[in-house]
Amino acid sequence: MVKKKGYLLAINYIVRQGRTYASLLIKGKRSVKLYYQYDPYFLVDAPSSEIGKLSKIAVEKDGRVVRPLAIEQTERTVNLEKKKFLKVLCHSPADVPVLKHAIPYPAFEFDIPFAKRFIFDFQLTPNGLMRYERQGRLITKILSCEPATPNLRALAFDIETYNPLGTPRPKKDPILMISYANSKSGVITYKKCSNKNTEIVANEKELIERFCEIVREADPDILFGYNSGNFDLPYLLERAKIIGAKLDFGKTKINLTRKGMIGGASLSDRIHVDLYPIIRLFGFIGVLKISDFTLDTVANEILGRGKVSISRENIWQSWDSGNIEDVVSYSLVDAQLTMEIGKLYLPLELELSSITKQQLFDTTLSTSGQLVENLLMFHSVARNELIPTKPVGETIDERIANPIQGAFVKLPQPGIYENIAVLDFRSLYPSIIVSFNIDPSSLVKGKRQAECHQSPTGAMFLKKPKALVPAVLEELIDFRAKLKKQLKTLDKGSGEFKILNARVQAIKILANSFYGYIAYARSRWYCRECGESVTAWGRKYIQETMEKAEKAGFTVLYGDTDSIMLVYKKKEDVLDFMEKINKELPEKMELELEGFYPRGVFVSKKSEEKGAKKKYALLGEDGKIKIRGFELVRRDWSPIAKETQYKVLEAILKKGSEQNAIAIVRDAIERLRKGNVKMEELAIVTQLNKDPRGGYEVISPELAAAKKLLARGVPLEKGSLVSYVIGKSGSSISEKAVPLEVAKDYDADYYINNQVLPAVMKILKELGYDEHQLKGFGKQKSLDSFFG
DNA sequence: GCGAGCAGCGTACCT
DNA sequence: ACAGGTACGCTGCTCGCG
Repeated sequence: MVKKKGYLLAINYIVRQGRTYASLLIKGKRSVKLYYQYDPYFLVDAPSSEIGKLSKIAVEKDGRVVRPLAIEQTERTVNLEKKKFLKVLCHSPADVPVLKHAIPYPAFEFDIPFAKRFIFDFQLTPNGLMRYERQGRLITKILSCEPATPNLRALAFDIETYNPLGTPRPKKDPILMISYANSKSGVITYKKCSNKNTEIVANEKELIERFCEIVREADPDILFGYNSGNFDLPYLLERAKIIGAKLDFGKTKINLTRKGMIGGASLSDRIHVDLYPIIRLFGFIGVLKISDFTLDTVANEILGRGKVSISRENIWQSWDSGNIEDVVSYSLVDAQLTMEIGKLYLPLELELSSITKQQLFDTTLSTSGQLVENLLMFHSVARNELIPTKPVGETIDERIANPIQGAFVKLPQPGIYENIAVLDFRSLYPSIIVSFNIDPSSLVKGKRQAECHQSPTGAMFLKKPKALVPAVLEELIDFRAKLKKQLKTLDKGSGEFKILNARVQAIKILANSFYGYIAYARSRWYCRECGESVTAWGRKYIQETMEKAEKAGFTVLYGDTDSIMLVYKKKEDVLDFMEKINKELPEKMELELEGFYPRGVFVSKKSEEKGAKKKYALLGEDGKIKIRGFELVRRDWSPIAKETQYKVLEAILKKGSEQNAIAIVRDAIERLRKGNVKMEELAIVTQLNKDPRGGYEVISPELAAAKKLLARGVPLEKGSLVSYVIGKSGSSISEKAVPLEVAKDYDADYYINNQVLPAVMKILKELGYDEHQLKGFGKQKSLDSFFG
């Protein structure tokens, strides 16, 4: 028996002689795979008198007989009360669903994958430092596993493939080169090439095998890729199989599996970290604002530098022509950028992983809902509370069909204003959940009012004991506050700061996802009354604060969910007001100053006199303009319209010059009329959220353009982005929509009347060119003659 | 048969 | 496949008119 320690990098399982073993990838001086015997199980709500009968259950499944390994008594807390269950221990994880169906009692905790169950039951922290006792390859005792920051080696890679049809077909199109990057980077290929850092091998088979050799030599803990779970790794696997290459990344044979909704691929003795999913998640929750998620765009946005620009479609032509120098440098830069993005995002992924108690690989493929779910499951086990079952079928449909009322948005009065203060509630929903102990288990009926918080909907939440959701959330918020304090002591720009900052960001993402998870139709902890109460309290606080601001003499311009914009005379008044409000708020809640803005503009809706919500521009004290909702922040408007709108906003907010603004519009119209606007400036980018080969009810312009691309053999599917220009030929806009790649001309009238003018008129209106005056210039048609 | 008006689809945004 | 609230363009239908 030897006492050991090492970082717990990954958990899987194997079944040997009818018993299940957790397989743990542990990094000490070197990485080892060790095993721990642990039986999978699930719970049933049956009396203990049934143990004998249930033990004898035997069901045939795929030619073998499945029996319980053993049945034990156990106890869990359900809605604050202790309840007895039977624990059905199984020979293998695969037996769990079989026995669950065979036992005629309500079953629980049968939908938790073995590796997760193992982490929960032993309260392990993935990537943490584990102390254990071992005997050969068997772990005999797990002593502890606490959060830690392992120093992990990484290697990034990227493959380029032959692609005469645009999208490569793994059955036919070979891999042409593989690039890699860590401290040292290079490209392997099998055609002559003069670039340095290029290694020439004989053929595709040697290419794959040489790459594996490089991976084994570098011996990374982590293999970084970009969309590698969906593309590079499955492609490598398939090509290796077809041409008979040995795909061997390490000590054990490669083990590629696809998992989950998000395509992924896992390795058996290294951690594959595909960076694409986290980037998409950041896009989805609005942390990253980019037009598309190609490595190019992402690198440009977050690293501030792009890569050699060649078009992917032409890789095969370069290959055929024998001039592969450009493709080789492109490929190398891809691997290097992937490495850079990996360095930037690994601390965040590691933090998400150790906080939500999911192994790193699972974390990279998790949606924010899964992160919260896993975190709650872990703490549910810690509190010995029964983990609720995932909903299915009609339960989900019913929840979706009955949405919960959301936030309050104030209708703004259109106009140009000076001296605007923006205040917002810090983490409004999380602070409400914590302040009022909002949780399915603390929701009670008929309790005495003194023991409860009563929400504006009438729902009652016990003040004590502190329930799972608020307890976990509070811990998260407090931990984040602690890290933020540490952050202030560090030098911005230092490596330490960047890592800590990423950790702070990770926790924020998590904390902000809790409300969404409670109100999520597929949530284990879904609770309609809880969700309704959170938003109702939110509406109450924002509306009351607005009323108090009005009473204090401010003009409240606008507010959305947790923010309030008001016009002030003295900054001091704003600070006094905030202080007064904060004294009245519950302890966990706080109204913060977001900033002061010298000038701002709110516009009216397109077809009504009323103000438009979620659309405004504020000029900051630093001269920066904060723009929300306008066409210019939308990717489905043409650059010419967006640029013109920006310049008009700038002219008005910064210079206060309407003459200047008019001149800008006039100039844009003139350029459009003369026909010397580049196609790129006219491109409208739209994402297809359904399959373009069916599934749509009406033929929209983007769909028409997509169909034209499909006809040319360009592969498009659900999720693809289509860039198109409105051309001259055709009657409807859809008929006129031509893919950017083939667009030759454009409809100047369309761009003037349907793009540039609508975008700028709503702003010019606020300069006194109001509806009535505009009518003096005639209808839409002659508007451009006024400008022209 | 035709244009106006409108509902519904679809997308992208805000917090 | 975390929530709901919102604006708005375009298609394709209905309806009244001639």
